[in-house]
Amino acid sequence: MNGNSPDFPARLRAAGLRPTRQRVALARLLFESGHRHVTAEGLHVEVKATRMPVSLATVYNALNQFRDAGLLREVVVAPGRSYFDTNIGHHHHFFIEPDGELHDFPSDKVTIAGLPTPPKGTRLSRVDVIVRVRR
Amino acid sequence: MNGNSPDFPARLRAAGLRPTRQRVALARLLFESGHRHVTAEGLHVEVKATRMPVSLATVYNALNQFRDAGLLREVVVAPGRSYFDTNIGHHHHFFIEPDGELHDFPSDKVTIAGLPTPPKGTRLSRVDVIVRVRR
DNA sequence: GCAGTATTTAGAATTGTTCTAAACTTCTTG
DNA sequence: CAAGAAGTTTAGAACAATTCTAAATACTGC
Repeated sequence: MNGNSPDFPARLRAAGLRPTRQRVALARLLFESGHRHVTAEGLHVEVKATRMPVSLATVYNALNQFRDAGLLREVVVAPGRSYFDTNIGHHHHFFIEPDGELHDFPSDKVTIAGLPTPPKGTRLSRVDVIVRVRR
Repeated sequence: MNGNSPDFPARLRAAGLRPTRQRVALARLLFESGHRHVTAEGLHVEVKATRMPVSLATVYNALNQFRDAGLLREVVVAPGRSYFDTNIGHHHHFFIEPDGELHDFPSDKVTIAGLPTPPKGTRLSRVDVIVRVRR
């Protein structure tokens, strides 16, 4: 469906991570169905409901490792809370202010012109566009 | 220089805030010289070096009130740390990843085309563009 | 299977921020 | 300009999100 093999142990190994039971359980929750935005707390609640519960520390570890391995992208939209996005393709975000909901939109149609060149001695890493909306 | 009156008590009153000694001291640090990006901790260190030190709680209170009053803008770039920007005009940000430095750039020249329309029932609040760069 | 290394865990520690209740300013109004 | 009312400040406790610690456990290659 999403072009990713459902063989999570293999996917983890390919990313340089040992396919432990906990990491496989988390990967399943994250990547099995379409794209998702999760917080550590939220994912921990989900995985606790599973036959294979995982400690909160491990959820944090796994999210950070998945991000470092390029399997996830971290999105910072609100102070004091990190979202992890399973969509690692080019795209931007809607952030619905009052309730903290986050939605992707593709960057295909979006063009940004006139950006200044990066300060001397730095090179571009990524351009984040966050469209904040209110009800 | 920046078009703002240096009469901080009056400016605070105009924003609906009592010009207490502490708020005036903070306003002076924030608005007296050009635009700045500060964190609560950083501003607290600065004001402690003053003849009129202010508690950390008051720094947090003041930053939140100044933001609510439209004197400051909060910028969310990194998890677990809030920056406040004294530049409230239209502009975007460079974020230098390793060291957490933040720089403004004007939005005059920047054009963003092809943004999708906000989800039904919401209206646009603001578009943040963060250009992340690495050394 | 066995060693050897990586990972998990519960709980403590850390960090950034907000809350609390008492003391102190500022404002209003006479 | 005194007095009361209302808003602020403060130190310290409380809180929330995240990271660390050290001991127990699971994966891996041989």
